[in-house]
Amino acid sequence: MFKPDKDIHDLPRRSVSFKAGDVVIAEGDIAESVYMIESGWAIEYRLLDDGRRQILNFLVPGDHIGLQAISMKTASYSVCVVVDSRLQKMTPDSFLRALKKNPKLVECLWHTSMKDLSIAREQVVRLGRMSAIERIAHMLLEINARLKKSSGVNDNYVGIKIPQALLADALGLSVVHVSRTITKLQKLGLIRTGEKGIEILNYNEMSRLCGFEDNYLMDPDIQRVA
Amino acid sequence: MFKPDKDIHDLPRRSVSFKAGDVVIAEGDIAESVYMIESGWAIEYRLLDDGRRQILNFLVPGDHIGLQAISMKTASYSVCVVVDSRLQKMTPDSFLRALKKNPKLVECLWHTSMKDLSIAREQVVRLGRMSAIERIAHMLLEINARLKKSSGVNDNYVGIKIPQALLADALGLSVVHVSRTITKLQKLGLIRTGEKGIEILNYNEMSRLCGFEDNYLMDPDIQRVA
DNA sequence: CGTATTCTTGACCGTGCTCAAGTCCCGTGG
DNA sequence: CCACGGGACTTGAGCACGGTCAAGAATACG
Repeated sequence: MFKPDKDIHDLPRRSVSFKAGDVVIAEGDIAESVYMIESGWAIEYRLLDDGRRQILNFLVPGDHIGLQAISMKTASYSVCVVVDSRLQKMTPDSFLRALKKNPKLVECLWHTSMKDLSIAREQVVRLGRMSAIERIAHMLLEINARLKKSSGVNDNYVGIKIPQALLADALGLSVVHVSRTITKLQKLGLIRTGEKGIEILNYNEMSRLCGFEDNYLMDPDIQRVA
Repeated sequence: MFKPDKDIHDLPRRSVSFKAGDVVIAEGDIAESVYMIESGWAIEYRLLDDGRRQILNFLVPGDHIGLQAISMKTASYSVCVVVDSRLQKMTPDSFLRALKKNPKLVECLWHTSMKDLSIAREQVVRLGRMSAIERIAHMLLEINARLKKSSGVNDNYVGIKIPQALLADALGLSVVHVSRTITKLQKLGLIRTGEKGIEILNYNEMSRLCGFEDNYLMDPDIQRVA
């Protein structure tokens, strides 16, 4: 089977370090480089005038940063790494040159964007029609699924330590309520929080609780267009 | 300037009629045709097991239906037309043939998808961090902006009659609360509801209320990659 | 060892939900 | 032409989910 990311991975790039909290792309920036996360993790977010923050997505190793900025004139949201991270940077020049030379690369980017779109839409469902406990369970299951794909390790463990303030801003909740709800999930025996992440103790019960199905994370059907 | 949709518009297609309420694509369907709305309008939505519905997006003339199904194996959401509508249908065969023959078309699709992604992300911000009145104001301004672009008519009028139940399911609110909030917007002198749509009486004040900026609806910067 | 950050817990409050009744409008059939 | 019925909207009353404020515990860090 055709490997979707193959062409993207052939691009010229170099590894760059970012410190926890560093902003990689800020809202309003004109398109700069495109990155791929090698290690660490990041968030995409938007800030409202009065300081409210909405996290749009968590980015884990293998995910791309700044793809949209290639297509739109300016970035409509910011991206920052949450922990010390290593990113693979593709310079805009080499990136655009490669795009022109290799039409298949554009196809690749399209598929990557489609997956992002699926993820964004699932986030809409979470925020619009799920209760607090469902939102948190669903989010944890999504991150677990995406980490599994990127690492290849098939456990029921969310191996990144996500501050509750970030979960709150991602899920449209207050920090206090996130704390209470996570406690509730623990008392239900569904998860266990630890030093380095969260363990999912009862995957089936957890999925049932929030109606989680991972098909929206499915790899694009490359063969259709390739 | 390069017209983004030019190539898409050159595809072979035929006009098809749908009656109000007809489902064009159902969740779980394997990719069928791709459509473009000629007249009328539609919604993209997901249903949860217990009947809750989340509307992901409103689709107006010029918007595409089923693009994502080309890339993913099955549709992860449904689309139905809300009023009697006319859609331009591209058969999957001719569509895929055209895709293979014309690499630029894929580029076009990518940009279209990027705009969808922008819209989905703005929907996330609405649901996650805006109050009921902000959500409604913001949604109305977005639809107004998109209708302006597709029709070319530059007025402050939302010329489609959106049932409040749909606004509720789009904005994560109850029908009752949508009713109350629209009443409030009218009492504030910001909008006026009518037979065939909603008039925006005070565009500036309305934008200020919800922090609406239309830059996320900006056309993709095609020249960058073309 | 002191300070800052994150998490927890309690008490109270408010936005928005639910339930319910009533109005308005329009299409349909008697 | 009017009676009926259904759908969309409105309005009121009470309630609940989740927010806010505040204080304290636990943890990390310089």
